[in-house]
Amino acid sequence: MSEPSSDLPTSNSGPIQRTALHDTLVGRLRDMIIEGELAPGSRMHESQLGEQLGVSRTPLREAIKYLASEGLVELVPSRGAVVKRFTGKDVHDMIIVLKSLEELAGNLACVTATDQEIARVRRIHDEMLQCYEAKDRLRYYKLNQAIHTEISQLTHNEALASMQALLQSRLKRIRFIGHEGPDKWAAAVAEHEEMITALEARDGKALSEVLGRHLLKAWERVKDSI
Amino acid sequence: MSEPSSDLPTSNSGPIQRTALHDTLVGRLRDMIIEGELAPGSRMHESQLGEQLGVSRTPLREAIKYLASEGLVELVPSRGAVVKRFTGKDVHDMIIVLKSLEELAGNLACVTATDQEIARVRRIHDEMLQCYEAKDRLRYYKLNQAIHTEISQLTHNEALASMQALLQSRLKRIRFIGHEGPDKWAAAVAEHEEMITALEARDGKALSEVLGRHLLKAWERVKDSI
DNA sequence: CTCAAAAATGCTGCATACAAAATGCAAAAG
DNA sequence: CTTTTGCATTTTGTATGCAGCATTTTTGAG
Repeated sequence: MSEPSSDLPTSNSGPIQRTALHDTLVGRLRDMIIEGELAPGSRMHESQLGEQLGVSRTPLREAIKYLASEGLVELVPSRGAVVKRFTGKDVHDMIIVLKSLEELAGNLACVTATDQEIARVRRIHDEMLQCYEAKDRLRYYKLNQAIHTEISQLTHNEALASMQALLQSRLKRIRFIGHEGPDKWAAAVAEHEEMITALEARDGKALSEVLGRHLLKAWERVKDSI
Repeated sequence: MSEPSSDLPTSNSGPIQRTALHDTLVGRLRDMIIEGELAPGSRMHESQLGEQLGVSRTPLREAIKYLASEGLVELVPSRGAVVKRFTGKDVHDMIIVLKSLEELAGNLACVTATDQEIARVRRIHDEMLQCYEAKDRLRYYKLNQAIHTEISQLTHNEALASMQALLQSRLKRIRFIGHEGPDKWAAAVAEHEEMITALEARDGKALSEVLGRHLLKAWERVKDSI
């Protein structure tokens, strides 16, 4: 599975990385969908999009097929691709599954993670707190996602991490809309405090519980704005 | 040359071409990988494969990108695609995740399924039993998979069903190898009996438990042959 | 004026052509 | 004898062209 490239500031020491056009296109299109630049239900015109992105139709079509497998776009025979539209039920269904996956991840991570890895999550957490203090919503949001991704990766279970990433990616567009008020934001931060505490104590049961609760609350926060 | 053999309902071999070529190609390549016709780690030569399948490189490449997103093949920059090779740990990891998903499905299905849907699973189950009696391993195997897929679909949770299908698809190739002896086969059939009983009683807890147990045993059966 | 049928337009689906990169091999240098 | 370098072949990556289908517009009859 390819990394969601534009997630965290490039803490990774980037190799010379002549990134293939394919990966770039996939990431670019994914961002355009998540940020609403490509509206749900709208057709993705190959010529037009290709000109806009400065590539020909061939690599663009390949990227679209890739995203179709990811579930972000839908392929309609003889009519090309349309941006997939998610209903409220779809979102709820995805959250239910993501909840199950993150609960599993919480349990596993407390066993499999190294101390260094936990320390790394702690650093991201602290940085996120600073963004909360500074009311830097966008960056807070990205670090928030990063923490969930990191916890899934702490399991050292590639399948679990990729599934979590896939679902989270699909839900990004939704969460991108829902802006909760200060009270709910504070509650979310408090839950994240619980998470890092449980993780550092390697209390899998507690971590699993708070992760699940966090997601259910996330649903409560966004369900009326879909 | 192997039959399409993608799923159970269609044993047709007619190239009626009602479905788009893309879908056909994806299914065809997936089968070739699952059945080992394309060995793990081997490169997928575009010209050669295209000639073999009677299509040009363009739609073939699109299908390969799709499968890459599914995780069945790996894209190496400037070197094309290779069939993904799974280690024993990979398989175990996938089974752990699949177990979690099927347990969730078992719980939900008992609430959301209609009586007709449950009856449908019962019919597949009975047919599978006949294949067991007749020692028709291949068909038994396909119906077995179909039951797990059906149970996931009974949840009416698209995200859950698709994730389950994705993981099961990746594991197909593995299970394709592991041929258990008569005793273990009988045990597996007994577990399936438990499943259908729990489902018809709408006992989510019991269904969930037996589904999880079934998968752990499946791991026990194949773990030494990887 | 309305509606239906046919032409026209635009887009997708697939194939082919071209460009860039990698691999293999052979010959020459150390 | 080993290693390196440069050429040739193979293979991937990207662009373009053509045919078919869908939708829309136009035209003709009622």
